[in-house]
Amino acid sequence: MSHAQSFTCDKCPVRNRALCGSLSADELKVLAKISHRKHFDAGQIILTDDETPDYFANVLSGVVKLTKMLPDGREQIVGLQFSSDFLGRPLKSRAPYFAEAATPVELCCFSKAEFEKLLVVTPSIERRLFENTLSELDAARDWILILGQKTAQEKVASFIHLLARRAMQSGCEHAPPSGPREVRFVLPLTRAEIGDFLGLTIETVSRQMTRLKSQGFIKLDGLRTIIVADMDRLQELAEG
Amino acid sequence: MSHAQSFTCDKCPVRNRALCGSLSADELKVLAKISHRKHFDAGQIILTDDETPDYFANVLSGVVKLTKMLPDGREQIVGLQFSSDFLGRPLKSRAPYFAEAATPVELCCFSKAEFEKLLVVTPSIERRLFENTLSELDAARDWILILGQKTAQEKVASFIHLLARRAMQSGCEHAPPSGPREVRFVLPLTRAEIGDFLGLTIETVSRQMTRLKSQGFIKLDGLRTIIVADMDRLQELAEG
DNA sequence: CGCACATTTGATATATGTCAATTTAGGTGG
DNA sequence: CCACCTAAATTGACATATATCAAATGTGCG
Repeated sequence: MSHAQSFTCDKCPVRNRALCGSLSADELKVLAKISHRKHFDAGQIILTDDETPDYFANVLSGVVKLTKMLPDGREQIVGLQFSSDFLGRPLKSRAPYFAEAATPVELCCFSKAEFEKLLVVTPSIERRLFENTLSELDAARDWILILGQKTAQEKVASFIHLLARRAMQSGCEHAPPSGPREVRFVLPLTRAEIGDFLGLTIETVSRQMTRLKSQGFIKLDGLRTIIVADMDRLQELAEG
Repeated sequence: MSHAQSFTCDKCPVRNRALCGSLSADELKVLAKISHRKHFDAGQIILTDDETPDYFANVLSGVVKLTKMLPDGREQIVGLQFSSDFLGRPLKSRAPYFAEAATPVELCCFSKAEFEKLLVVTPSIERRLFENTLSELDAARDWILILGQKTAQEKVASFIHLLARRAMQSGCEHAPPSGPREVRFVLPLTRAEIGDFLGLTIETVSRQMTRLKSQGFIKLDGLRTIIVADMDRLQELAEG
């Protein structure tokens, strides 16, 4: 059984990009032994801000949104975790936010206690987690700039650009480094969630999408699939 | 001379709160040997986003603002570093923002190369830096909530509450844990900078300050000194 | 095929931004 | 020590981007 698990790691879809990537074969075996998969449907709460989770996890597939709420119900998304991202907080017991599945989500979970044992003997994991955290901090600061200074159109353009960039990386690893090609991806969030992410209302998000479409920055295929014609042009728009 | 430096650490104003606090006497001696002080006047740039700094630092006194700019000049403060906070990024070469002295600033600097040597043999420092970074990430996410969802009045109230809380901690360590007492502190930022922090204009910040004053949430002594009568009441206002 | 829900579109309201004029504060030199 | 001078802050009148409220349309699922 433990062999089967280990085998699973070998063909894990996020093996290279996730923090397991910095583990030796032996360490991986330990981790595989304490790991198990968990599924969440879209909309399910993965963890709340008032309970201490007993596991950490890697996102295998799907998108997890981290949210905060004000007493009167206003909600803000403060982070998005995609496949290969790490979920949970080492060194701290509980997180000051909710984690909710924005799409169907598949997690690779390992018990907190066991993982912390592994941390002690494997500094490279802690190092990797530290690097992750620094990147998240950078991303958070980019969003602070977006929320504080950008117009609605720039916000929506920034958001689409972000997802398109992500889609490019994880989609076409073996694609030829060709010139400006179309980038096509499926929005993991509803308009309402995009609004919660950008500090805008549903209606404003919708209007800005329409505007981006009519200005030729994007095309839509159904409600959720977006095609970006020219990433550079979109980026220029997004950055004022 | 190195003895003098070591002696300086003993009476360092931020000794307990800064990351040096987790060092042994021996380790401290090493750090003291490679550290030196540096002064910046208000408004001086401490480091830019296009140069790799050759030192890390602790803030001894004053306030450092971390800022980002859009091509057309719009500016956003993405972080504030107060006394005892760490300045610089381990593991990454350059920061994606500017650091600027918001007030006169006194730094305790240590060369990057030497510090990284120390890191290798002293895991507790890296651990401490990691914890710092997690706290900064939490703070950044709180700001994302503020910027995305709060009204101008709530934003200004949140900002004042933040600074008042900070003033309480660092000011009255030996104060009796009395009931609701006035909190008095000096604003380290101009109205323009507060605007850059909150994603508001100078005028809106000013109007909201006036409003908070007339509603009895705060009193002003001169332009920069603020007295908060009731922290709890202010917090309620700040949190919607 | 039809239903429920998400999204778009429209009309209007409002919070915050913009532009302009005073007022105030606090440092400097007489 | 006082009066001036400059920069910061306040205040006012008006403009506008985005929110709000309401209806109509579209989409994808059962």
